[in-house]
Amino acid sequence: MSKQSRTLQTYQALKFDVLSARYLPGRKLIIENICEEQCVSPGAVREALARLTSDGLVIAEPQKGFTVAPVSIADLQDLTEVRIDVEQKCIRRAIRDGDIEWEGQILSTLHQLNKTLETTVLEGGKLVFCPIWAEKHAQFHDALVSACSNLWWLNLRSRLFMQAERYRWMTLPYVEEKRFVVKEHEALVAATLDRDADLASALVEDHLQKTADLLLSSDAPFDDTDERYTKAVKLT
Amino acid sequence: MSKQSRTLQTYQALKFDVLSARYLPGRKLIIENICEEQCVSPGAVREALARLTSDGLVIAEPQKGFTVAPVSIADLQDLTEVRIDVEQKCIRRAIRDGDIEWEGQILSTLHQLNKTLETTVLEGGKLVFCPIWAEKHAQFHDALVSACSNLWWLNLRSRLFMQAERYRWMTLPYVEEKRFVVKEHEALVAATLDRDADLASALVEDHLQKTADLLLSSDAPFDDTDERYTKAVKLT
DNA sequence: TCCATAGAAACTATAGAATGTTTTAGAAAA
DNA sequence: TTTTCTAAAACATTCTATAGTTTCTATGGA
Repeated sequence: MSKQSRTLQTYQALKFDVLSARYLPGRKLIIENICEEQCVSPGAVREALARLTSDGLVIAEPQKGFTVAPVSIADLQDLTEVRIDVEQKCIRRAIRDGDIEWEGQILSTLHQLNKTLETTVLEGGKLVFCPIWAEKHAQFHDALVSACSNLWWLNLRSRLFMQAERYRWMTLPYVEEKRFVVKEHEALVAATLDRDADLASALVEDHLQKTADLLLSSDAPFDDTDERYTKAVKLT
Repeated sequence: MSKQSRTLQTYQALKFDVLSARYLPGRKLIIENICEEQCVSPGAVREALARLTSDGLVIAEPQKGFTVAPVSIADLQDLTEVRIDVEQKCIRRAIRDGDIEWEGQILSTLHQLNKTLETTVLEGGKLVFCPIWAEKHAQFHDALVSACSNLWWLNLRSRLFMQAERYRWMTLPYVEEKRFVVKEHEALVAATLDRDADLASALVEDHLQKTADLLLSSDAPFDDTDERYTKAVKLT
């Protein structure tokens, strides 16, 4: 039997499916289908979907079921603007408050991230979707700001990162990686460990803006004229 | 039969109970009790609690049930700092982008808020908990920033406002209202309609910081030595 | 202090009722 | 004769309720 409850299990599975773009925006989430796919009861699925609703990943319409939350270019632009600001707030406070252990964590996660990139992702020059790399990438960025003593900034950052990850994964197969993400990460780490808040802040902005621009200029089926993406982002 | 589903009904009822401090932080939420109180089935309650979990209002521990999310002085301080920043971002963009209709909405909601205050709340000099005033107050602050074209800023603001409302209502019976909130609101509106972003921004900071300070210096049973409030705020 | 047992509550599954959606048949108009 | 609009019926899915199982907690005794 599983250690954690079936609800958490399906919640994480569904969250992964939405973030990894296995379930595209606007897709209808039939409870019965999910039941047999995850081998759980409708109750657990409903509960997982309810949590995802408050996470902003799915939309619940009473008596009409659940659908994957829509995305749009405008939403990505707004999201990027907010992310830059919040990430800067976090990194500044982390640089101010961070200790030795924090520095160690940064180097540790960076190392793991780079090693993961070398061994698994680079296939034929194009980026390939890789859950392990995605996890390492998230852990690295988490470590960078983990010394921020204000938990609410970190909370907001976490939510925004999740949403951005969704965009990244969705359009990842269509973009050619021309940047050297590794270099950007290392520069960011260098500035951070030097406690150069202004430089780190600028690098963060560069990093996030470049990522968004790359997605927007890609060949990805990411067009507001596409019927699947037209719906406006609904916020509670 | 009710128009909207029972789940939404219980979700809103529970949300109200938590925000209005009927359910104190740390309190255990027995599903069965809620069932008979709200006259609904356990399934609906579970679903509502799941949504509240992602809202950060309740904590879910597998196999151990649900409890009302804890609060603390440190959390209120962090929250206030973040709120000030986010509210400023919103008001600045609203001032930049707002149109005539937006201005009208501000005046309309301000008027309703003041009228509500006169007729209902002032009883014996002390502030009395009043759901209607709380709703009008929220609508007024919503209207102020509603012209902000970046939906993500508004989304974050909405979440932070909700959390702050919880603190305000919880400690409200214990604070004597020495400020003239009406004056502060009117000054804020004046600065906003004059499109004076810097002044409005400063007033916002003043407004929020004063509210937090008032709560922290109140006689409210709001002490980290109290066992009910000691638990750290858990962030997903 | 440790262990066992009894009780309570959460978790899961199954079944039935209410609601929304689609399809199809029929009739009227072009 | 063909097309289109309407309406009703059949289907699918969500929503709600009830029952059974597993897990946790508390109390009593060794």
